[in-house]
Amino acid sequence: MSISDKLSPVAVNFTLKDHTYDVLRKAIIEMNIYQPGTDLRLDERTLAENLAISRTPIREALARLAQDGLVEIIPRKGVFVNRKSRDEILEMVVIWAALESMAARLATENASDDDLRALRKFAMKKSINAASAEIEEYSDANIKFHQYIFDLSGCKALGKMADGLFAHMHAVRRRAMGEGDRVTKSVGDHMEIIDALDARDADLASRLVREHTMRLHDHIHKTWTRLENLSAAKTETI
Amino acid sequence: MSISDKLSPVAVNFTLKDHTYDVLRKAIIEMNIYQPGTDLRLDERTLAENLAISRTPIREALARLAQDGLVEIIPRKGVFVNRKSRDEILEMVVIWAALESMAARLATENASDDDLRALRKFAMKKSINAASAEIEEYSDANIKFHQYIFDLSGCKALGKMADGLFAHMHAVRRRAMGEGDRVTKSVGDHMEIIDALDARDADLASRLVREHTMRLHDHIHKTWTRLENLSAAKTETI
DNA sequence: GTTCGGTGTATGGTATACCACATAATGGGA
DNA sequence: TCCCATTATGTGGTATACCATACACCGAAC
Repeated sequence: MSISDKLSPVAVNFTLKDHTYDVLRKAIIEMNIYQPGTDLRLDERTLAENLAISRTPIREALARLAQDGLVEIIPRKGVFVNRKSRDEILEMVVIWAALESMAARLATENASDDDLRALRKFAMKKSINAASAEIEEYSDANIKFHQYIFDLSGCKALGKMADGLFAHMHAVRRRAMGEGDRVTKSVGDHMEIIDALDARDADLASRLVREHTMRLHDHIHKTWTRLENLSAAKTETI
Repeated sequence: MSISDKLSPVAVNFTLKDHTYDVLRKAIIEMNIYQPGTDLRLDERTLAENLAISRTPIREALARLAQDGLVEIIPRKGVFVNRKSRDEILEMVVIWAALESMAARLATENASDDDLRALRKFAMKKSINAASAEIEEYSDANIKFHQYIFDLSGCKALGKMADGLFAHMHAVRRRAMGEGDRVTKSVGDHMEIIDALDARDADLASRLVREHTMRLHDHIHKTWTRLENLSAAKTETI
């Protein structure tokens, strides 16, 4: 075996703008943008300095983030992380419900018995975390459960689209998870969903998934009023 | 009235990159990219020359189009209009079905009686075009009908997301419309959907819309095999 | 003290020069 | 004649300089 065989084509097609996009996206998703006082401003020149690159790739990355709706670029004003209003969050949850219920419907046709067994096993395991009240860990597992359903649908684009929403929903789900007895209810819902998938009942699985997500919708609708005020401070554009 | 009152803030915040984005997007949507022999290549420098601007705003516009999935940027190779494969189109139709069926469900709650009367009136009027076999005109009206449902849902984000798909679906819907007796079937479907909305039957409306769109899905699945070959010529990335 | 205008500074927008890589064209040697 | 190395050219990627606007600050006039 020659040395060249060991040189896998990793990092071929690597570009700074793509890397910058990934870095910024991850940073935005992981930062708690709903915390009051958080600096939502992104300065091109500061970023360029911190990342030790020029502004050009940063600007292209920002343009893509703006397309995702993660940031808002206001000419000659600045680039700001897009803090979603409660209503915008609610609409995203609706879309999520639409996509995932379709995914569940498709999964009743496309998932193998083995797939469903693996899903059930995963759900059982994660319910342990729920019992021990490790919210953080359970929250991650919970998100993974939903992604699982998208995977089983066999429709990659569905999962991809949900991923886009996920960027916005990440902080939301975490926050909502800790409120009330949503965790225990959630576990029950998931089991019912798996049962419906097992039974290959497309209508039922679809309905259960939709209702499950719409309960998150209703929860946010009822309990989150503070967000509205926070986002009201967003700079107005003409 | 002073002169200043006449100076509306139009074109404030106008940027070349946004304009370029709009222009390119429109051009891509309207060109028949599935026609064999069509040049799918976009050259930054040529575009810059034609639009009489520098490459910078063009590059940012292209970055956004790539995010939309409309073009593919291959480093040091070129920028290419993203000709979707049949399977990719099928997945988009699935997503469309998911979104619109949710829109119909919401519309049963949020649309007023007046809204539905207007929708019915619109559908009746457009069926005339269908009868006179003005395919082009009917196709546009057909698309408008579906957008109407999104509007009535009251969930703006749903419509916006569908708009994104619309960019890819435009050529597809047009082509499919002319095949078989899909036009007359389509008119019947639409009337049934309106009836369900009138009856405020969320489950029925949702189901009818989904089945209607999934019929397009099945139609494409059965009859479109040629596309697969066309897109096979797409340049491979590592 | 208040107001209005000028000026400085920071920001994103744009133009342009150059770079690295991919590919095609070329030409010389086997 | 064919093959392979070399060179030329074209592409997107990147860095940088400069521009236009928004905004804050400050000082002079009232």
